[in-house]
Amino acid sequence: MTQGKIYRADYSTAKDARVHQTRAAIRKAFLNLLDQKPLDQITVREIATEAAIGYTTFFRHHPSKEELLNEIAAAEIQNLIELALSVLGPNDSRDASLAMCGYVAEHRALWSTLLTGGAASVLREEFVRLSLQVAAAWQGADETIPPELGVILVTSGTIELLAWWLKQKDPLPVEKIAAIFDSAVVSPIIRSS
Amino acid sequence: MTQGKIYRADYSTAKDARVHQTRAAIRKAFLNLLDQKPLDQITVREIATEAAIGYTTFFRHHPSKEELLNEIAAAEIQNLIELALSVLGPNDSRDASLAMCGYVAEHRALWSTLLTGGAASVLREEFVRLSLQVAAAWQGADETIPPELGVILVTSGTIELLAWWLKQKDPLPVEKIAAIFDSAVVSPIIRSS
DNA sequence: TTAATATGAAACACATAGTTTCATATCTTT
DNA sequence: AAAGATATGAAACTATGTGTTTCATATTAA
Repeated sequence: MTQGKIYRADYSTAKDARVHQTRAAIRKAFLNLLDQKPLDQITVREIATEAAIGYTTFFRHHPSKEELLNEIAAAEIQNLIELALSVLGPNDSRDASLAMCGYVAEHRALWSTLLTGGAASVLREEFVRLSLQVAAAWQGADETIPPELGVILVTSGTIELLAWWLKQKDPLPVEKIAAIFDSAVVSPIIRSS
Repeated sequence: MTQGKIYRADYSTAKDARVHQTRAAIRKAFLNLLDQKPLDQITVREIATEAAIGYTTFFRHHPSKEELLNEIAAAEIQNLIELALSVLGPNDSRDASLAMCGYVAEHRALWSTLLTGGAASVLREEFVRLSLQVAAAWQGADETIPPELGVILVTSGTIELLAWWLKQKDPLPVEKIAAIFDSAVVSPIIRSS
């Protein structure tokens, strides 16, 4: 008996080759469009056309383009946040700074889209939100700066610095930007006098 | 001869009492709604209802809610940017820091809505954009930090710090936040070693 | 080969933006 | 105070985007 197809199933763990093909096409088309214009100027119909799939099919896989963006960005953001917030730890922050900038450099294409493309403002909010959760218990070395404000300043400074860096035609080398990151963003917060 | 009323006239300089009444009602209703939720969750119909005016009338005065927000914020942003960027000048940055924080404190209600309400992300972009224009020619004291990046970091740090400050139930006194602003946001950029 | 199912397409319901038209109320001007 | 100018409100309309349902078809896994 041919089961009546459910409109919104959970395809995320499917083994069907069609599912993978469709999801990959959507993801590729979406990132492609995000390179060109802001999220709110992209329609689901546009994504579907670009991906060469049916309009309906998009909703079978994702509730909305906003959810899709979150899904795509979530894992990447999590990785970067952990690296970014490790600069708040007890070790030498210069090592952590270099590690973080290096990570972004290795995933330059994706991060460039996420940070400097149409997803930037959405991503920033998600980034700050997650950072605050992760670093909720952090205590700043400088007693004059409230911990929560410290996390906010480090996070937003990190994002702005990376976005600027990725946008350059002829970007500074990793070591250089890592040094600036450490001296201009990290050290003022975690070291003081 | 009763002129055929133009759909979109320039009412911004009108002397008619009805125009002022309408524009004031729209502005008040809009700021009120921005206090409650993000810009993209506010509909023009909602603004019109809240302002107790006709839906059509909104468009007679403003092309869109986005334009309205820009109009409302433009003058305020300009003021704050001049104060914020004067910290980059030759004088003692601590004086400028205090002046800027004081200005925001004096206009707390409006700035609280603009920075911490639903307009935040839109405002931030506008803020950075204007700052870059104003400070295009600024030269950082620290040669290792590119001037444009310096402006970006100071600007975004300023916005984040102010937004956090205005959001607090029991905010730090102006002198305290101005000191943090100077030491954590301004000095790391304009003074280095 | 067969049964399950993901897809595409069409038709739909609904929300919002934005415009046009016209009658009415309110304003400014004399 | 009267008269002409004009801003407003309301209704009807176009256009666009979201999200859903239904069903035939193609693809897949078994």
